[in-house]
Amino acid sequence: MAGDGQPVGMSYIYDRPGFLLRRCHQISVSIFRESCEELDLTPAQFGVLYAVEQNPGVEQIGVATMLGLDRSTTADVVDRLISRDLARREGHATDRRRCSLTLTTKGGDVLARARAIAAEAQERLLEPLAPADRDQLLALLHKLMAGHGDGSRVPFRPRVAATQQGRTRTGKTDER
Amino acid sequence: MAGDGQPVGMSYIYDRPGFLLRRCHQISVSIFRESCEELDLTPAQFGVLYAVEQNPGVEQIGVATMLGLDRSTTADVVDRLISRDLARREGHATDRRRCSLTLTTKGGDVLARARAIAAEAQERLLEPLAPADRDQLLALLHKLMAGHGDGSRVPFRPRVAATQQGRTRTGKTDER
DNA sequence: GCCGAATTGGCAGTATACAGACAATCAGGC
DNA sequence: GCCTGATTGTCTGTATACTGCCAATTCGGC
Repeated sequence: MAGDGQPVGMSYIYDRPGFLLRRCHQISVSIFRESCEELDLTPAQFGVLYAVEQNPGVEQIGVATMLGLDRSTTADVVDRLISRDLARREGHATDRRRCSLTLTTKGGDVLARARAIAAEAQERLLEPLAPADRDQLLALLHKLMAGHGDGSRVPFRPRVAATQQGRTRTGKTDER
Repeated sequence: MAGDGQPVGMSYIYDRPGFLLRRCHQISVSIFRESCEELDLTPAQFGVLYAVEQNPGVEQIGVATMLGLDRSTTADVVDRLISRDLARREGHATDRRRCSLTLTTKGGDVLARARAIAAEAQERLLEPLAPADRDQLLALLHKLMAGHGDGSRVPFRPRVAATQQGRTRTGKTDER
């Protein structure tokens, strides 16, 4: 659509990838929050809960790099989780700069319930697309993301989880 | 990455469309702001400047629906543009609830310069994708967006510009 | 042991982005 | 004219999300 060559018009904006990404992200967040209303969980909080569950004792910087978030943002989200008794922040055993994060029992319960809701929200989000289109979209977004590995203060560095991010006694520096 | 079928791990998150959209949007904003550093323009400010230029005298609610923004967000962005003398807010001729927005000369100049920068930023964003992939991605995002027409307080309602939403306007397709 | 660099977490400031509530205003029905 | 409902803009509060800056701490080189 909007494949015209007209010099002006809002279609100039509507066809910009940045606009489309903003709008689709906006829709995605909106659907997630609506679906998760009973749990009062945001997408970011869900992501942090998940990352901490998969990597108990992880530090904030680890969560940040796993999710591609800034340290400040991560600290904010963690603060909110702690104030709601969903997570815990404890001093690290050997490095007093760090804090080890773990889920509380309540946090684990909320996360478990959130998974089903997240799956439903995902289905609602992708509902306008045929199965083949969905795969295609995810593949393209993946490709775009992978093509921009770095650039921010906390560059995104995917982890396969369960391996913690090194340091802590193992002597492994992880995929640095 | 993460093409496995393992039951757990961060790949669960990395393959979620919501996560991918967030990350790609984050990259898009980051690239735009970096490119636009000299003008100190954000993507939202660029969008509002553009919408006002295309629809001189438009009200805030019109800008909001054209860009799919909340009224509060729009007011914030407009405030910043006004404080930098890029836009003007004037009382509406016949409806005292409304404010007519127009660009200042400086605002028009900044927008003109921003267009070239935005084009460059867009090229950088899409650089990891082949031309065919780019078209495909835009088409899929468009489709996804179109499939979720409503739902928010200020539902997104695309305009082809120059049509304003009623009153006080003729079909003037100006400038450039 | 000491010093400088790097790391981690925190804080302030700024910018989207939304929901909820509110006042002013306008439009339609009577 | 008057009342009701809708519209517009604003304000408050909350939640991402980032940049800069800072203190505490750790680590490497000497």
